[in-house]
Amino acid sequence: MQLSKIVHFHKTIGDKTRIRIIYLLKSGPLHGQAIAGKLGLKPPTISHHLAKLKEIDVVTQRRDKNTIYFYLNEEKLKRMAEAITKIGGINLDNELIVSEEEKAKVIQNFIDSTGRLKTIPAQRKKKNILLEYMVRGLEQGKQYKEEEINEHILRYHEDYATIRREFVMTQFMYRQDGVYELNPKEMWPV
Amino acid sequence: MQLSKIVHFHKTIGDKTRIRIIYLLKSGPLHGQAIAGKLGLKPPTISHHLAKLKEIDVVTQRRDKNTIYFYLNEEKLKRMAEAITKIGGINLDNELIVSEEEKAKVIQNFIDSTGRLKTIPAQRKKKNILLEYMVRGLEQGKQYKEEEINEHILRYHEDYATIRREFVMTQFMYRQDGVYELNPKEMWPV
DNA sequence: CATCTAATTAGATTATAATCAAATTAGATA
DNA sequence: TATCTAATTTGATTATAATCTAATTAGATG
Repeated sequence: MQLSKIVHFHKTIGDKTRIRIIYLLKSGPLHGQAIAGKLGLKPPTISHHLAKLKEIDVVTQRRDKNTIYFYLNEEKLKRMAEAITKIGGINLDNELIVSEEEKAKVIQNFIDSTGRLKTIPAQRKKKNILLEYMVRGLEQGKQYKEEEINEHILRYHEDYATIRREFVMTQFMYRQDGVYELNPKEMWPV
Repeated sequence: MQLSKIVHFHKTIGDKTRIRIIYLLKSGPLHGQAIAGKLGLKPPTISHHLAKLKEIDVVTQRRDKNTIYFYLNEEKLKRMAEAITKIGGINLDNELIVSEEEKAKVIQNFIDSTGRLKTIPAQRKKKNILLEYMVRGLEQGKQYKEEEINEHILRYHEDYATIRREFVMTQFMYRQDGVYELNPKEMWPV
């Protein structure tokens, strides 16, 4: 299940009129004008909302003569509603999971021949890849003074203050009482 | 469970950033700047989203020194996510369910001493109450010609065409091949 | 009490979307 | 083919909300 699909589902359900339509269709199919009449809205408005509900497959339709009946797909509704409670184990994130090839390409683009950082990329994903690159020289479990971290960063870039702050913000490192330490890799964003 | 609460829940969940926050908090509490760092957004933006998630009780907080840790309330998330699949039997609707006292008051306001309709109210709820009032004289199970329906309506109001159409749109009545018949009361909007 | 840090609020900008009237389309029927 | 009905699309209007910078607040600490 992708993130965007779950977002789209809840965005669609998060509307008063559409929930009222779902409620009406729970007790059986209805045609458009019947829904419009029951809800006190105009047919174009109902068409608009039914189109949204069809996008997420929660409503289907069947034509009979000139009249189209709209059906609620309760199984789909249930499955999608429960998806948000089940994310976690699987690769939801899309954006934060990065392949090794992609990492290599970004590093090649932003690191010069002497191993130093040319510029700090603005894009979060790329920035994280380069933060990981810079953190590689540090040891798991070892405690560092702030000055040691600064010195380490200076091998890659002159703006050690910004980068040190990023190390902590992104949870590559942990800081307590001025002492710095690497976080376990599970906590890293890439 | 009220309609507005279900709408509010899904409106809140239906946002990419907020779902990513939920995903992050699934593996344990985090403080604001950590979330901001991991998602590549600024602290005010995270504050904004956390406030929304707190409104629906899906996130709670605990302060430790200067740092506030945000926790995911998984039980609440699950209960609210499943609410949409359980509406139907209970009184979700709020607006379409009307007490007898309320009906009586509306009828008193819109029906004159001779039993005729003074004006057709614009408000859907009131209109439905008066449609029900006018439909009372018709028999369940009996089939009516269009002219008979017109005659019946003329006892209450001269605009029989509009009202006849409303009877069908609101599902007080059913029409097939020019023959009209009352729908079962369960299908009526009031 | 002065200062630091993390979080929040205020205000502005920009994007998204709910609703309706008017026009159009799709299919049925005479 | 002409016409009717239900549904949809278009275009406009209005409301809501995501994000940021700058300013402020709340609590901790020296």
